[in-house]
Amino acid sequence: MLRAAIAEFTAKGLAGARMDAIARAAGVAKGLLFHHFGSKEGLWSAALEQVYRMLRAGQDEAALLRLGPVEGMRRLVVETFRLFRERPEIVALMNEENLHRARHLRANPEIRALYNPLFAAIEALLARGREEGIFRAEVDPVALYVALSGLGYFYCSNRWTLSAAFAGDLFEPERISSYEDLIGDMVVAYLLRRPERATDEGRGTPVAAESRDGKKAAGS
Amino acid sequence: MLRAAIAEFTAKGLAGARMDAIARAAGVAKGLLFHHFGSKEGLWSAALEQVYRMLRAGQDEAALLRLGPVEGMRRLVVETFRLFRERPEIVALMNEENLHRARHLRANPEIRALYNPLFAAIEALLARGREEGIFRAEVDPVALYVALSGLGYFYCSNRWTLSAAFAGDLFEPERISSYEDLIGDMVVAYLLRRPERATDEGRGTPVAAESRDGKKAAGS
DNA sequence: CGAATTATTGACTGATCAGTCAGTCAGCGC
DNA sequence: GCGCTGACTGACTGATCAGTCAATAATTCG
Repeated sequence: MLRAAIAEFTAKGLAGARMDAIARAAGVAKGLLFHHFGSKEGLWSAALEQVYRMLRAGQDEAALLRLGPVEGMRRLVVETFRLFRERPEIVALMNEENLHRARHLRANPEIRALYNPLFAAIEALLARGREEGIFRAEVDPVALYVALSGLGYFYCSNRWTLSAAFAGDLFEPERISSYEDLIGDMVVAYLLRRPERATDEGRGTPVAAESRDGKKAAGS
Repeated sequence: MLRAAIAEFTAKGLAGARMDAIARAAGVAKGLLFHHFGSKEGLWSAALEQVYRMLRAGQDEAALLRLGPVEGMRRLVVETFRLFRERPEIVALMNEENLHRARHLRANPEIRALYNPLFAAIEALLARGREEGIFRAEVDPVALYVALSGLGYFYCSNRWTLSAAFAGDLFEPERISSYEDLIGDMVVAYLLRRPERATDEGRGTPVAAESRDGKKAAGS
């Protein structure tokens, strides 16, 4: 029943989904859906919660901690990407929920707590990398998680428009694996402390180089 | 008329939007919408095309080329982020179009060509960085663009669920500006050639370090 | 001007769909 | 067996909504 709802919501969105279709797919009478979930929105909230649990269940923070900071972070990046790829319902329902400004999610206080162990693991990895002197100081774990998720999320959520705009299928295996390397490298490269900061100052480009407003001169 | 449609589609999605509401907001009779656009889907396609043009109009590739490779790429990252922030209709319509597997976008061959000048600029920046010996070799411009877009896109498209899950508003000015720095740094750090590749091999973590399958031992 | 074409309207329709309801059925304690 | 509770059904309804159409106003052009 919930499974059928998630499938229908994934394919059609909240407004596009039909209660009759969900009932038919689940092999029950439509009245039963209302009996259990009260309304279409009630069913949506239940489906959404299920999907969030699925997301968090797919992120194994204990495994991360068994790796070093560099490989642990890289693993988090590619595993998050894999999760979005293999569970399109996560991406689809999150997108739709954002259309509704997270109205249903905000009504569910349990979901926030789901993230605590993940952030504990991220902070631990960051702290370890810093102690070892290889990571830059002052990384905001929330912003880092948003960035790292976005790298995988966008690739999956915009699979179709990107494939249409750039020709070719983004989900060809080789393309996926080289993107996996790219985003892993990108996050790691950001985290690693670098000897000194490169920038464009006094560069050889023929055209005038108004070097942006001094920001970002010094790195960590 | 198109403006009213874009606003309604942004707020409600394709299935959730009401033709009556669009007509009312535009100050015309509903019949006129059908006269001009044929159907709801026709109106959607027109709105989508408009939004894509808006996206590309917001990316000033000429300005990029006037900067050096490092500052040019950083600028592209933060400008793309800014675009998604200030034009929520771009994010909303793209999301919805992906729900429909880009059916309407694929029917419009003009849109693909819109991207050519942007990719030319990206390739030029990458080539210049490579010539100067500061960028890594072999960067796929499409994958790089996907990654760099994703960093900004996710922050905006998932604004509400992220804010609900992590508490606090992601759109506070200071948060935005520090995220801007983060993603700019991240892309630049990825592109810059680094002296030698850091990894976790033979590290000091007490727990067993099965160092993943040899991949990513050497960098560029 | 006048004819043809195009823009625009408001009232209408047929289909669809969330939600209801009266009632059946299965299990369970007694 | 009996009374009760909760799962479950199928037929129904009222509202909503995409799309239609006949008629009118505006515009173009000979």
